[in-house]
Amino acid sequence: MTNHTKPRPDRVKARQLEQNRNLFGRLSAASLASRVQAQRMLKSAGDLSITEWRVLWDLAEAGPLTVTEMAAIQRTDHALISRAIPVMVRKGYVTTTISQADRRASLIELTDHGREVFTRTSVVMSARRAALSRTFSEEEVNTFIGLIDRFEAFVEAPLTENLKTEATP
Amino acid sequence: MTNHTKPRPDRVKARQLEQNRNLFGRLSAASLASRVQAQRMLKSAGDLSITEWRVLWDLAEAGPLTVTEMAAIQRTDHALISRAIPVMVRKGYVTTTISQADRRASLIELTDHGREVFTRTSVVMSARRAALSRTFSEEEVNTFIGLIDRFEAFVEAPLTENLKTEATP
DNA sequence: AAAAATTATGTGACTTGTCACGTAAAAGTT
DNA sequence: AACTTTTACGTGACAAGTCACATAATTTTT
Repeated sequence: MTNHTKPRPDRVKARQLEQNRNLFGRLSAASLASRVQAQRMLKSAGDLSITEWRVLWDLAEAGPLTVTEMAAIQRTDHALISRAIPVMVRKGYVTTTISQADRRASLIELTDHGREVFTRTSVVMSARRAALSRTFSEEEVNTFIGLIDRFEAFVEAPLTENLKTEATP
Repeated sequence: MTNHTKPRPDRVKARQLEQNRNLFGRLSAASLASRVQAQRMLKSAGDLSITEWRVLWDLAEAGPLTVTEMAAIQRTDHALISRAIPVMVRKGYVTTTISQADRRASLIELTDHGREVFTRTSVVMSARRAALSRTFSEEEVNTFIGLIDRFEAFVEAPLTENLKTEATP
């Protein structure tokens, strides 16, 4: 069983080189590393979770908002936001009221305290975005976004559509 | 409080358009959608988790391997793999032995049954990769990987390095 | 040779996410 | 108007991930 055509280090290295070109794995790892960066930065500015930061940011930019609206803006699931809201209400960052326009909907709004927390935290988070802007040109961002759009279209297509040419060998 | 400069739908739409160009959010959403696609495909082929599939694939391609080697190949944390191994041993997919070369290390190896499960599952997973290859040219993949490399370098840089120009207004 | 530092792996606690479901409200259809 | 379908959100269960830590083994330093 220890009798292989390549010694271990070469097999492992070869496998790694191969996986370096696996877009699925690469995107996953990059995204998770990005999450860790965000968490560290949020930690350095206070104690907000990523979801809490996103809620504050959306409300500051476009509030008041419903859970569904924020989920759409953030491209996340409403369940995550629903879970964060009571915590943020207790911390005094936001208030929630029943929307008069649609009584199923909760309307979430920044408090003065929430606005302060947003302002303080946005120092480090906008610095993050500014630093990224110095890394990629406008054109490179456009290219990147375009590629991501197409990747997303691929992974979100119905299952059979992705395999359809398998039926045509 | 309902008195705003833009009506709600316009504010929400504007906020969404803005976030469409946020690389952090876009990568996260694309990666998570990719994960859902993988999970669905694995479900359609059997009942492997993503980590289990990755372990089988690595072992089939380059096994036997240690936990750390697989974590490096997959760009994931050893903890995830450590957790999956006992489950996979119980399911009969892999065996684990203490490495003679380093008695701290566990050497993980495919069983015949594991090889079968790999083979059956790889039908749908390689179809997935083939379908993605029809979506992006070789050159586009190179561009994509290059952009991801640079993004990863950015998010993995030490915190102060990313904010350094903040001290130079 | 002994001590100190580093490394491999397993484990627990926690975060971020998905999915399924339930309830109530709204929208659509008959 | 009554019925049916869809939608908003809250909640529970679970998956994939990170981090901290512990233990044992190995490597490096003294």
